[in-house]
Amino acid sequence: MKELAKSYNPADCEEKIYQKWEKSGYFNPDNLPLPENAKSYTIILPPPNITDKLHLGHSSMLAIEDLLIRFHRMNGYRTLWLPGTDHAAIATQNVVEKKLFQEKGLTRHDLGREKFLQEVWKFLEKTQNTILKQIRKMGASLDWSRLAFTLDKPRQKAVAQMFVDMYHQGVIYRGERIVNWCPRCHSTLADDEVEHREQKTNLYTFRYWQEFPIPIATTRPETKLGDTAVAVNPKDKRYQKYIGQEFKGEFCNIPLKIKVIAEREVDMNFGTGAVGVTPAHSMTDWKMAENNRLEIKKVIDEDGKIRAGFGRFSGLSASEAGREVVKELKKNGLLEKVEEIDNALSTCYRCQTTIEPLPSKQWFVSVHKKIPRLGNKSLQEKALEVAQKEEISFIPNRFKKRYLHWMENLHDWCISRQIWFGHRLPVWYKGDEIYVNTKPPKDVENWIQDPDVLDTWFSSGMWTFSTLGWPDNFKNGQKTGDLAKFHPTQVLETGYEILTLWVSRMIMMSLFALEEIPFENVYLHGMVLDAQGQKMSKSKGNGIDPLEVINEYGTDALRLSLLIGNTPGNNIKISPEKFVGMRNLVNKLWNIARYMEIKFQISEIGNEQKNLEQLLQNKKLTLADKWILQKLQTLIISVTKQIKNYNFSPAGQELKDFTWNDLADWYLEISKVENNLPEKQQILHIILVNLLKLWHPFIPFVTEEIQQELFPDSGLLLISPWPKAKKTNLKKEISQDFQLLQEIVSGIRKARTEYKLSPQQKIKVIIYSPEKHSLLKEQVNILKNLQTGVEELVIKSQGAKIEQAHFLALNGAEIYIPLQNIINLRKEREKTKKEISVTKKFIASLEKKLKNKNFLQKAPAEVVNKEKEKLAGQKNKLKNLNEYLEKIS
RNA sequence: GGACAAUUAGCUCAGUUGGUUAGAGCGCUCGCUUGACGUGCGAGAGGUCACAGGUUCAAAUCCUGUAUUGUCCACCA
Repeated sequence: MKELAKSYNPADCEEKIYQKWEKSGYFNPDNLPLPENAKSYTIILPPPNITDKLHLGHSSMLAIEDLLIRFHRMNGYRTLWLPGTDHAAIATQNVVEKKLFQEKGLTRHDLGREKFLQEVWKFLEKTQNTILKQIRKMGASLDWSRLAFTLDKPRQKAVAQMFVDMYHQGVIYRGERIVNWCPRCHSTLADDEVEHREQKTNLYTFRYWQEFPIPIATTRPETKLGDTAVAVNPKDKRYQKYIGQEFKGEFCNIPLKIKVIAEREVDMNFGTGAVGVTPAHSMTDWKMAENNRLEIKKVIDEDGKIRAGFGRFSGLSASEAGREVVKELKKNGLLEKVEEIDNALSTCYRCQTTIEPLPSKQWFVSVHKKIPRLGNKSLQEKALEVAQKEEISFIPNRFKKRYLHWMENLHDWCISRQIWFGHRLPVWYKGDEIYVNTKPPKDVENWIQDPDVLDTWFSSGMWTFSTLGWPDNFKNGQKTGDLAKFHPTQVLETGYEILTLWVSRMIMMSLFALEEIPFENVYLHGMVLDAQGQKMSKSKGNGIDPLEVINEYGTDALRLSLLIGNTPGNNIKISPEKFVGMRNLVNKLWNIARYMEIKFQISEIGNEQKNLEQLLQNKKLTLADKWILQKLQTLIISVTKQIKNYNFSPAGQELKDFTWNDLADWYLEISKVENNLPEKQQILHIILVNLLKLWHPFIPFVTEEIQQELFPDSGLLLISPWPKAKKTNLKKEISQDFQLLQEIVSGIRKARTEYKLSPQQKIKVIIYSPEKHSLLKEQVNILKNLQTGVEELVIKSQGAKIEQAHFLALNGAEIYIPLQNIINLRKEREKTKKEISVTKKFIASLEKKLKNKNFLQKAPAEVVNKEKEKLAGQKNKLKNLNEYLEKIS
């Protein structure tokens, strides 16, 4: 006889079990023993940054995705979960730059492009595998044979191809725009990479020069050196007369030419109601300049300094220049007012440096360009369409709204980045000539390649299909190989914070390249927060390291902590106490198996299939036996349904309730006092085999370990078929009868506690039951032995009065214990009956009213209709009530 | 400013189309050194479901408003 260890020790078996899975080859869908026509189920892992270490956010993502993957693998899908990592251009370059500066005091410019990139790759060699190893520790059943990296050879090929295709179809273009420029990163940032921070700032009200008729207000005096216009609201009576006029003068000794223009956007009530227009250094001003064909005068350069040609200001940093301009204004008596206002400062999401809006030549993906291949629709239109038509659905659904809102207001996407690490643009210049191709021009020595690299989201936007062999697996509009097998994928599971950043791009890129959606469902998870609801961060010191949790409590406990109590789209707060609870639950399951083995030797049944129907014919089955088998069937149905609906938390909760409450606390306790051992052995075998499967997607390690220890011949749980509920001819009353039994046992225990009876003291119990519960008589044995101390049990049903019926008389003395279930059921029935009679009366009165000719003729049609609706509603309600009454009777 | 959430026991949260007595875990109190598990077992205390209206026979659940908190988006010189 085998004996499992006294408690479950995750450290002993997790490594071993994972290796066993990996060696089996079943992480790879090609190796799954499936019929040719098996449906595929694919999730592409959102690639973590290579410089990342596993944090709870990853753990949560992995737990959810692995649950889905294991569930579908067991359900007979050709299941692929494809792993990969992201090169995260700017982020990675930043890390290496910082390191370089700290260790050697060098900047990337000191090294030059080539040497710097060598440094980056050296660094990556070291960090690259850390995250992948840690992902394995989570038990993630990823197909490692398909591992991809957003900057490896196949992805470079795909990205270049995509760029070239988009360029030739006019979707990618080069243009000058105001971009969000980070003077420190020396790179542009996409709109959504800019962070806004609330701050107090000075608003200066002044005139350019004494004679200038319109005072203006600004928070950035230094940019006023580049003003070429003043915009006022066309309705503004103060300034109407100046519209169209041009003024010349000197502002801080710099000559300015200012035209007064009308713009409806201008808020008459803010500042002076007039805006100094600086086309080169403000997004909105740039647009005004375009509308009014204004001159564009650049003031600030790429380093955030004032350009040449601005007298003594040239060479100063923007903020220094700002102070100098204010001084100058004060000196000349031009400053009219300084006030403090709330302002949103734009900063770089990576380094928090203040953003400078600058005009520069950049590459863009047009979201508005009509594409003949896509039915002459733009990427924006197509991406909206697939969500509106629900080809792609969002979980939870409210994110659909957010997605649509974002897509409707989408601007062209700036994809060039002035950094060195990343996908280099496949673009070469010779004078004014531009050459765009996947391969360099033949006379490459005469050309200069664009120094920029692509936005990291460009390559990750292609992730669902670049990982499946695009473009090689896509010829003449036909998918082949992996692409045909696994695209579109079924679920994209990711954080809601990158819905816009990533999800929207993936949709557009896939629509462009394949003319199909990248995924059918988008499941969005929230952030993992600490117990106080704070984001976990190193600086706050409130971070929980998942690896430490794994060491202390085991991976299964960590996974459960992240699955139970976690609902789609909402943040989850987590604290160490939760890990303890989940560790205990895992251990409980372990001990249930241990008990079944020690007491019932269920492993000796081996993998012999037990026929449930035959078993149910067996007359030796007790009420408890039937009850637990019935419970198991409903559990299977419910858990399956919940997982299909992405309700992982309730599914886990139900499993827990069954395992701990129904099985351990009731059935196993009863099994100690009932003596139909062969039947019990078979039942427990059925239950354990099914329970291990149901639990497996949640807690793969402990379930697999139990399986391997007790049923080594049954193969891996990893690919065991998911349980199917079987129809049984078990009667509905079973659960009610059993509930009554539970109620009585609880009642007795309660009474013992209340009257402080010692455990040794035996009692006599008399039950007055108004219902016929002949079954109870068969349960006397249970009641006597279930640690209730019952020595004698009398059941009076015939002739028992209602008033007495709900009480237990204890020990001859008049000690009453209400049997709540019976009382409440009765009350509920009476209440419902009353409601039914009220409703019937109401219906009768309505019908009477509606037959009344006076009413029909004189009352307005609306009122009559309303009454008719009411009647229909009441009739419906009556039906519901009747059904309900039947249910509780 | 706009949008979307959230507000239920001391804490963390369930509560799926309005319908049993609003549930669970942790914590707390009391009792069990019961041969699977003390990582356990039993019993218990603790909630006017943020507030104010409304719809309904019936509201934690639907509607309106208010307050507080959070997130995202936009952005003003």
